[in-house]
Amino acid sequence: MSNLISAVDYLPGISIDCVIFGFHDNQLKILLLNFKSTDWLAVPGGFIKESENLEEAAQRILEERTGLTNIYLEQFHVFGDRNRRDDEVMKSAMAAGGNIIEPDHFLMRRFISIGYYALIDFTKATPTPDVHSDTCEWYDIEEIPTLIYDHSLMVSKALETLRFFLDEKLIGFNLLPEVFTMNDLQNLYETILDKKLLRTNFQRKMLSLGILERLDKKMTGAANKAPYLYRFTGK
Amino acid sequence: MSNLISAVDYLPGISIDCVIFGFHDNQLKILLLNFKSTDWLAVPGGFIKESENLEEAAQRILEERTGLTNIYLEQFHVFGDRNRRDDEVMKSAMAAGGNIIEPDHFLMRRFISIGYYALIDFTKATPTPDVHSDTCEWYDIEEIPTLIYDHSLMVSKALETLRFFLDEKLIGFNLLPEVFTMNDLQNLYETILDKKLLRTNFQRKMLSLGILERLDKKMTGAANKAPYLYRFTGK
DNA sequence: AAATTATTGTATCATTGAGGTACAATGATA
DNA sequence: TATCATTGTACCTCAATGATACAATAATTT
Repeated sequence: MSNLISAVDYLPGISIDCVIFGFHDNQLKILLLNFKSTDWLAVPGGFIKESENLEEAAQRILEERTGLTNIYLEQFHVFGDRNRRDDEVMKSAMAAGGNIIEPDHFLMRRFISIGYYALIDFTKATPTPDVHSDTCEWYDIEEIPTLIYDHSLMVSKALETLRFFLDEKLIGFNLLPEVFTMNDLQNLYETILDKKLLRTNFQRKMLSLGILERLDKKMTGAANKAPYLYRFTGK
Repeated sequence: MSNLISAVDYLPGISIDCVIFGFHDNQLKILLLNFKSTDWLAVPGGFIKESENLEEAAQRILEERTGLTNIYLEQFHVFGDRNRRDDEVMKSAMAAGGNIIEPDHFLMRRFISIGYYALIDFTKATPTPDVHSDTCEWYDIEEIPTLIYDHSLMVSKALETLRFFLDEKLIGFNLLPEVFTMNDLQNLYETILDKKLLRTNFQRKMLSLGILERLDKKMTGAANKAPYLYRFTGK
C-alpha cells in the first residue's frame, strides 16, 4: 500500500510524460529520473488533477522537476498500447522504494500517457528528483541507457519531432541563453540535426529570417575576431 | 439510466474522436453524426476497450461508421481542457434520444479525447449512424455548422494538420480512387490547400517525385486530348 | 609595437528548384 | 476534315541554397 501516491484528485488511467531537452557543451541532453534504489530510468511524468487543463498539468510537472515556469512545451504523441507497461517492473520499482503495491492498485492498471516535449535553458534549470527517485540528472542524447516501459520510444519520437519542427517553428532558441553568438546557434542546429552545416550559408539564412537582434556588445576573450552577440526577437 | 452505453469494458475518462475526410465533386468533406432528435452535430467518436491498442480502437470506430478497414489514420492532438464539454448539452442530447443520464453517470465526468484524422476513398464508404444518431452524412468542409463541445476546434486542427503534412507525407492519395488523372490530383491539392496551382508546374513536381505509375490506358470521353491515368505506387 | 593566428562577416559564383509562358499533340465533336 | 478544349512538354526567369574567396580583427607571439 502506497502512502505516497493516491488516486484521489487525479484523472484515472492517464498520465503525462515529459521529454525535457537542454543544450550544454555542444551536447543535446534530456532529464531522466531513476527509481529509488534501482537502475531503472524514466522520463519525468505525473498525473492530471481534476482542476487542471492538460497544458497546466504538464507545466506543473516540469516546474516540479526543473524549477522553471513558462517553459516551451508541446504535445507530440499519445502512447496507449495495451501492453506498454510492464507491471512487474513497476511493482518491484515501487517495492524498492519502500512502497508495496497491491495488484489492484491504480498504478497497476492500464495507463495512457500523453507525451510532451519541453525545451529549456540548461543554465537556468535546477534538476530535482521526485519522491520516488534518488536522482534527476541530465543525460547526453547520444548516451541514453535503456529506459523503463516505452520511454525509449518516447525519447526517440520526441527527438524526431524536435528535428522536424526546428526550422518550421524556430523553436531552437528556447534551448539557448538569452544572448548567444552565431556560432552557438550553429552548434545547436548541428547537434540537433546531427549534420554539419556550412557556416556562411547558415549565417545568411538566419539573418534573412529577421528574427535576430544584433547587439552592440561583442563577444571577446578568444584570440580571434570578436563575433557579434544576438538576441532572439521572434520578429 | 442508459441501457445503451455502459462503462464496462471501456477505459474510463478517455475517448477517441475521428475527423474523417473524403473528397468528392471537387469538395473536401467530413463525416458528421447528429444526436437523435436534435440538431447537434458531432464528429464520430467512441471509447477504448481494455483489449485494444489506441490505433485498433480508432480503426474499429472508423469501420463502424464507414464500413472500411485499413484506413489511413493519424493522431493529431489530444483535447483535454477542463471544461471542454458542456454537461447540459450531453444530458439533453441523451434525453432526446430516450436515455436519461444520472449526474454521476460516467458520460457526465471529465473526458480526455484523442483526436485522429482519417483519409478515405469517398466512393468506397457507406456512412452508417450509430445508436445515438439519426444520420451520418458528409458535409462540405466549407459549410460545417457549429458542432458540439470543442468539435469545431477539432475539425480545424485536423484540417490544419492535413494541410501541413500533405506534401510532407504524400497522404493525399488516400482520398482518391485507385486510378486518377493528373487533373483529379491537382483538384484535390487545390481544394485542400485552398489555392490555385499552376498546372504545368504541378505536373512536373508530381512526376518528379517518382511515386506515380503512368498506366497504358487513358481517360477518354471528353472532347479533348485524353489524359493519362495514374496509380499511386509510393516508390 | 609589429607580425602572426584563428575566426568572423560579407561578397560572389554555381547549381537547383519553383514560378510562369509558349506551343505542339490529340480525342471528341461539328 | 476542320474545330475545340485540354493535355504533355519544352523553355525562360527568378529566388533560394550550395560552395568558395577574401578582407577584417581580438588576442597572442615575436
